[in-house]
Amino acid sequence: MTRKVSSARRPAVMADVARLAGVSHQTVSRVLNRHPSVSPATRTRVLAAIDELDYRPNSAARALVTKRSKVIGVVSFDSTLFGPASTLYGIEQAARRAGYFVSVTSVKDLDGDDVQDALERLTRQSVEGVVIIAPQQATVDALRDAPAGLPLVVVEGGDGGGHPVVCVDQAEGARLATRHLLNQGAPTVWHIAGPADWLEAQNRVRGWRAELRSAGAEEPELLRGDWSPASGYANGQLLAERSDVRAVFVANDQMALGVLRAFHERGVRVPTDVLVAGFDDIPESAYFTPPLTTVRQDFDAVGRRSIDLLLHQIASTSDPDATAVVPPELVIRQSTVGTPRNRRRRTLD
Amino acid sequence: MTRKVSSARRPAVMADVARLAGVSHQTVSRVLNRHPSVSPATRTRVLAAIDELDYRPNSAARALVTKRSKVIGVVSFDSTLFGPASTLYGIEQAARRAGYFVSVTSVKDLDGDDVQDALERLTRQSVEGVVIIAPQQATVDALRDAPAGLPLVVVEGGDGGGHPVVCVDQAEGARLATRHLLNQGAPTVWHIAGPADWLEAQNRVRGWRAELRSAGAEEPELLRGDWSPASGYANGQLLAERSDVRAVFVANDQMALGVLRAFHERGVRVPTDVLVAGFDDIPESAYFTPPLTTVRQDFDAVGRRSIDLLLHQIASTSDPDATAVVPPELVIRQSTVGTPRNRRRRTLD
DNA sequence: GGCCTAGATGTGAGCGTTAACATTGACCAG
DNA sequence: CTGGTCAATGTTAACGCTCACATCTAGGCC
Repeated sequence: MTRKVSSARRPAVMADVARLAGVSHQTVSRVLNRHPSVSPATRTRVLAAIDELDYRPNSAARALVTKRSKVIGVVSFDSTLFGPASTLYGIEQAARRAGYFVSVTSVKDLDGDDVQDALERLTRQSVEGVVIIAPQQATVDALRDAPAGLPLVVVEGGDGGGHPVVCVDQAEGARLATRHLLNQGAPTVWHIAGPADWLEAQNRVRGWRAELRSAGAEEPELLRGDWSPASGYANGQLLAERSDVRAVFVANDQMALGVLRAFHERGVRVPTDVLVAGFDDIPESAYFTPPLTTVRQDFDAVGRRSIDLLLHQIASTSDPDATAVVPPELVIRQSTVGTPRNRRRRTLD
Repeated sequence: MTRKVSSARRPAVMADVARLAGVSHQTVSRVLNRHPSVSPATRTRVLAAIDELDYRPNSAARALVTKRSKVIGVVSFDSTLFGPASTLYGIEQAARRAGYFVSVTSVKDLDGDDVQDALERLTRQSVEGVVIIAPQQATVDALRDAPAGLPLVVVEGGDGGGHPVVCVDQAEGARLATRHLLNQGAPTVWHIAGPADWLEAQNRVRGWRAELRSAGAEEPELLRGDWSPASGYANGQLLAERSDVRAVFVANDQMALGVLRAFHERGVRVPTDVLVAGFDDIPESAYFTPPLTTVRQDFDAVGRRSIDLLLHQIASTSDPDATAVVPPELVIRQSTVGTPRNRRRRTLD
């Protein structure tokens, strides 16, 4: 393990190693690529030379000749949000295990041009494939004219626009939450949805509707937010006014936080007066006032499955049009314990 | 703009473009690299051919000959946290503007081996430089035997171990928060610090101490957390027991959330009984109960400055040993408005 | 009109690796 | 003992690009 403090000399190349080990450069290459027919003695000698010279294979040269860059691209958007950030993390872990590097590029706008541009950039970089986090329909649409022949996997992307999709079963998560609220004794469940153009928001609405219907519960007016605590707060203020609200299923934890705050300010007690459930299980949720019941998404699994599908696609040119669905999990906390009692001041009866 | 639907043929190379445009490959290269001495007519013809063939330069071939990969590496850790995620985002934006790609790799463990391994991997990938988010001293130490000659910028890395550093002025942020609490009338300020091995935690403690000293306030016992809401909660419970606590400066917003929750449960009112300030300004902070006064860090600027420093280092081999300090900003919200009144039950007077 | 200059273009040689195809022995069966 | 097989190694030719240099115009000037 003698690591020469790299002198000011140019980095060693394969030929240098070959010379030092007294073999041909091809033999060095064989050692590097674990080719079977290299004698143990030679292998040892080569490895020693590699170590001695602190040799590192040149990835560009290798990529040039093999036409495999060992890089996959990830197109994300505002990766500051918990979901995308976690997914990116999962993807990176899985890619590394498979011996791939990850080149990220974030887009500001999820529709059209930015996405096209990102794909174009990654293609130029010769990525072997791309995972795109496409939570809006517009993003998926932009994929229709993606560079042909580029292996592509879409995360949370509806029908995927003809590409394999990996997603958490949003509708199922919504059903879990809604059912839980109904089971706690709520006559019906209100829903504060995410933006209409978000696929996740759409599917959560679907699941909520389906569960209400199959429980024979009346469907209240749908409320809309934009994922932000602010919008949850605004909608929470509206709900606080209504004495007939006993349970609210909020499309994400951040909005739920706003709702909790609005309720708190208006003196609406959670869970005594109203039950509240969220979606995502961000790290903070367990410490909201009260701790929030929510639906956990296994982003790690999403990342893993994405890479699985992508590598499969890279290996066999066939496009399996596969879809991987990751099941969600309901996490029950204090915000939904107990049956919601009547509100202190009922204005409508 | 005729984009040939890439037939099943192999992708076009420079020679194909040259042939179609009736020029030499070198002229195509000149057009691509904006070399001045190409006649407008030729340039047009070449561009048309490029478009016609849907030609994309092969980055590996280019990298092989120029020895410049146009890729920079980023070593992050648990990039799910708000700070690292935001910094990564800022870095990516800035890198893209400079025409660079970003290859991320997250490490689980911030000390030693994992970091070494990450740097090794990135080096093998021939990145031109690396930005490492190194919030612990151990991470910085691991940098001492980083591959020599690899341009490196350390984010939040103390002295940087001999490398340029970009950081937010943590101590100043802590002073701002502490001073604000004192100005609101608190006799002194308690502090719940982050883990002792985190540089940011250390510097926030320093700033807090310095400000207390210069205000002549007595320094209370230091409390320790681990950044999690849980640890904030635990420390909050301790503080709730003490009637002499009037103001708490918590080292991050997540712990502050736990503190708020503990206070709420014990009937300690914020800000009526105790003032609470956090650090980070995560998106949720404005919607805590009550909205949290906190110190905002401009992660975008951190990302930008990192890339600046890194590119500078790549360009001129000289290591400027520069340090970029990004100023923090105090964001005042309800959790610290008004003078903390006496606690309901004062035991000590 | 010849010569010099500079702009516009072409030619050839690598960059460092892997793939494909030799080549060399050693060993074994007939 | 001779031909064949196979393991271990070497040789040569790409891969697709840029760099350094060569070449060829067309002007400008004495």
